[in-house]
Amino acid sequence: MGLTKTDTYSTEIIELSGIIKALGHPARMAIVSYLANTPNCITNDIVEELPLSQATVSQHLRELRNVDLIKGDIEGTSVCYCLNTEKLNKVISYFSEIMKVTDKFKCC
Amino acid sequence: MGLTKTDTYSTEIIELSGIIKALGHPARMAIVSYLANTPNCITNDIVEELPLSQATVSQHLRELRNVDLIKGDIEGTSVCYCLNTEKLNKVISYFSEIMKVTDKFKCC
DNA sequence: TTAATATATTGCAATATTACGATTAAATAA
DNA sequence: TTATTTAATCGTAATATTGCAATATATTAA
Repeated sequence: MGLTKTDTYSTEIIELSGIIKALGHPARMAIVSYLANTPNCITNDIVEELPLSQATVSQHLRELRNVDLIKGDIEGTSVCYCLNTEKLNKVISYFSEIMKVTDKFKCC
Repeated sequence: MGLTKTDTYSTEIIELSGIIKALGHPARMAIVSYLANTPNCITNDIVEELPLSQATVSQHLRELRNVDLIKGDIEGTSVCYCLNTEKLNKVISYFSEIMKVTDKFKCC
């Protein structure tokens, strides 16, 4: 019997890679960092903070929302965004686990 | 004085977003996971492990190499890859720091 | 009501990513 | 030497991402 390729990826990897992909852009990292450091997290503040147009920032916010990394509360005409720390913890846990199982000495 | 947009992103965010972007793909996450769990890390094993062609796996390996997440040692006609745990730790540290500074209660 | 403000969405161009077959290069085996 | 093996690269098609101007939507203010 030949060597077997996996048919697909595990559910865990598919979900996590989506979250990590969303994090892998300077603008979206800046947004996440900003939300972590700023108590009042109004969209317009983020737009002012970033070197991008309002439309582009809104698009990045949507991507972060899509993977549930942030959550937006409508407050009148503004939207207050905040981090979903649970998702961020999932990412940290995944990589911490990898670090834990890595056998640093047997490898090249 | 108006509100000031940042001209660009910090060096730290630019470097880290590159690493995280490289990690944000199921194939590359699978490679990283495989390398962490497998003592002998020959390229061909990774090719067999993944649902992708040799050319595509090689391309993914190059992307991981480009951001210095993995390192390949040529051993005769094979290449033995291993993780650069230092880079992985940088990612963990960055997100851990964000978790640390996040003020969960002041936010929406 | 109309105007102003804050966000989201649409449409679109430029660029990047993903995947693969075919080819190349480099090392070993016959 | 020639064949085989292993991995990287090239060329290319399909798709996705990024960014923005323009527009739409929705809430508050006048």
